[in-house]
Amino acid sequence: MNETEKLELCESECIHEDIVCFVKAKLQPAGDYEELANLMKLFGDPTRVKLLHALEQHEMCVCDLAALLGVTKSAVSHQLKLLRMSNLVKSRRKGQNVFYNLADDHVRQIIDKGFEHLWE
Amino acid sequence: MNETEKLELCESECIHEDIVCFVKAKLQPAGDYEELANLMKLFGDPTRVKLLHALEQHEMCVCDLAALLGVTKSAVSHQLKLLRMSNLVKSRRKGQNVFYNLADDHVRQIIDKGFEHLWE
DNA sequence: TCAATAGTTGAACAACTGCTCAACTATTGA
DNA sequence: TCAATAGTTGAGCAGTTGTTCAACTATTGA
Repeated sequence: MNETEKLELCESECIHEDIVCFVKAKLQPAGDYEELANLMKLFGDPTRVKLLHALEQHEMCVCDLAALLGVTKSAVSHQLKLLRMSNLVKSRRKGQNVFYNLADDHVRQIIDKGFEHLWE
Repeated sequence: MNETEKLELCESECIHEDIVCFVKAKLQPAGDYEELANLMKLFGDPTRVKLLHALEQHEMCVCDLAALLGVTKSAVSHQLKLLRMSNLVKSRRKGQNVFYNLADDHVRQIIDKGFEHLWE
């Protein structure tokens, strides 16, 4: 890559153009960061992250989760809907109850890494 | 644990008291989820998570980051302050520039797990 | 069939958040 | 010493978010 091409890729005001170009080439498309932020946002609320950590221990219905967290069923249901839409939990109905589970192991891993950062 | 003790630990409206008690015993103190949520919230904004992923590639000054992300230096500086206060990045001044780095490897790991969830 | 309970949903409101703007400090080179 | 540039900061505003409330659907047991 020659100097002209580098300049085209970089903004006008950057100080260290070579480094900015190097990093720019390694970044993901902008949409990926939007998606990643939307995913991580789901872990960024105490009620939701507690819901997820609880479901890490055992599947539960909405009533159980509401009792465990000390919030209304409505609040739990609203949050579970968000988590379901983002593929973090899955649900199955059994009679009057709807049981919720973690959708995959990434949830556990992300929470673990988060706690590691806080504790170490 | 006898039935009376179980009942004391569980809320009144829960359906499956044994499971709720089992899970309640495994949860962290409430404050831990507050802290975890506050940490994860930092990954929950496109500008910040892009900042972090950029710093994963190479240390950079505020000007470079602003140019790379296409936002003002002020906006970058505000976000970097939050990241610094939560120990996700560290800074060092060299002349007129302040260079930012990731503070530890947890940042990288959390971002990686997030992308894994989206891509797999 | 109907009452009771589980769960979902949309609107509304208060609290929070990220950016902008303007003013400020810090450092350097002339 | 001073102008230029890097970076920080606080206030203010618009957009977002989490909860509550009330109304709704779904399932079951009598």
